[in-house]
Amino acid sequence: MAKAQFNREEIIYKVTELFWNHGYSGSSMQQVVKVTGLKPGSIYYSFGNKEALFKEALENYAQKRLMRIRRTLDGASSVGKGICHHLDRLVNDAAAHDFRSCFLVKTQLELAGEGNELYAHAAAKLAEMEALFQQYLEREYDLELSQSRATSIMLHSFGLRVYGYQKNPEKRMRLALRQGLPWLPWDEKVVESKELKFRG
Amino acid sequence: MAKAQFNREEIIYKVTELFWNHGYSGSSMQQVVKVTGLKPGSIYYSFGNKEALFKEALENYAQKRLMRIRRTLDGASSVGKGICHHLDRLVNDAAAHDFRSCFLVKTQLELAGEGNELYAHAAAKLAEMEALFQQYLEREYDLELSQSRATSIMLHSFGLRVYGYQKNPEKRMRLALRQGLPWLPWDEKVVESKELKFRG
DNA sequence: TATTTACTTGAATGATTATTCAAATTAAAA
DNA sequence: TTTTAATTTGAATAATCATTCAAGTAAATA
Repeated sequence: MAKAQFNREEIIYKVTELFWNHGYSGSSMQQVVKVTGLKPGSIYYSFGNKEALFKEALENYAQKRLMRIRRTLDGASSVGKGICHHLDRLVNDAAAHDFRSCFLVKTQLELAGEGNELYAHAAAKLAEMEALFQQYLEREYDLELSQSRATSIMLHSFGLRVYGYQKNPEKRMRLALRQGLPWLPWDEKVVESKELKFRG
Repeated sequence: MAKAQFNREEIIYKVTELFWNHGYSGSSMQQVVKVTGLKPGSIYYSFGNKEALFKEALENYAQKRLMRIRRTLDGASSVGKGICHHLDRLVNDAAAHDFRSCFLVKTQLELAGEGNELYAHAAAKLAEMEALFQQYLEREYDLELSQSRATSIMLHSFGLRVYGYQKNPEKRMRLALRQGLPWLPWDEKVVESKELKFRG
C-alpha cells in the first residue's frame, strides 16, 4: 500500500488561503486543484468533497486562532494587558493592505442564509472565543462584569474585522477602542506614535 | 413603442432580498429569473448584467438605510436618544430569527478579495454612515470627540451585524452596548424587561 | 390606421461547476 | 520477490453558470 504523497498540513494551509480570500461559493474545486497541485481524484479521495475540505480548513483555522489567544493571554502580565495585545494585533491586521477580515466571520456571513451547517460551526467557534475571554476576565472581575466585558470585546473584535475595509482605518480604530474599552490598560498617546511612523 | 411591463422598484426589492440572503456568488441569474418572474432577455435588456443589477440593488439599499438614519436622528429629542433608537433597531434585527446582517457589510466581506468594484462602493456607503453620525454628534461635542464616538458607534454597529449570528444574543448585546457606549442616554434596566418577555 | 420603436420571449450558447471512476502507479506486507 | 492494498491519474459526466439573439408582441407616434 502506498501512503499519501503530500503533506496534509501544507495542503490545508493553501486551501485555507483560497477559501478565506474568496469564500465558499467564490472558490472552485478547479482553483483548489490549481493551488494545491493535486489532481481532482486525489483531493476527493483524501478529503471527501468541497464542503468537507472547507470544514477541515475552517476547523484548522479556528483551532489556531483559539490557541493563539490562549497563548497571548497566558503570556501577558495581566489579563487586561493580554487583551490589549490581542486587540492590537487585530488592528494591525485591519491596517494591512491585504486585509481579509476573519475566516470565521466571513464564513458565518456567507453561509448563514443557506442553512449550511458550516455556518453553525463557525458561530460555535466564535462563541468559544467569547467564553475564553470571559473565563480569563473572571480572574479579575465578578461573573456579571466579566460577561458583559467579554461580549464588549467580541463586539469590538467583530467591528474591527469589518471596519478594516475602510480607508486608512488605523488611527480611528485605535481611538475608538480606547473610547469603547476604557477599562483596559492601554498605554498613552496613540496619535503621536502613529504619526511618527510617517516621519521616520 | 411599448413601455416596461414591470414595476422596477418591485423587481429591485425582490432582487435585493435574493442577493442580500445569498450573496453575489451564491445567487444565480436563474434564481433572479425565478424570483422576479421576468425572462432572461428582459432582465438583461433592462438591467445590463448581473453586476449592474447587484449594484442597483446595493445602491437602493444603501440609500434607504442612510435616509432612515437621518430620519431617526432628526426625529429624536436629542442626538444621543436618536443613536440609542438606531442601535436598538440593530439589536432587534440581530435578535430576529431570520437575521441576515447588513447587505453592505456582507457585500464588503464577500467581494473585497476579488478586486470587485462593488466592494469599494459598499465601503464608501458605510463611510457615509460614519460621517453622518459624526456630523450629528458635532452638535453636542467637539470635533475630536465626535470623531472617535462616531467610529465607536460604527464599531458597535458592525459588531452587532456579526454578533447577531450567535445564539440568544439579545441580552448580551444590550449589556455590551451599555458597557461600550456609556455616554449614551440608555434607559435603565434592560435585564428585567428582557426576562419579562419569557413570563408573559 | 399604419408605422415605428420599446420591450418581451425562451431556446440556445459555450464556459464553468462539482464530482466520478476505471486504469495506472506506488509502496508496505507477506 | 510477489502480493496486496493505498493512492494517483486525468479524462469524462451531467448539471448549472451568465449571457445572447432572432423572432415576436405591445403600445406610442405619425
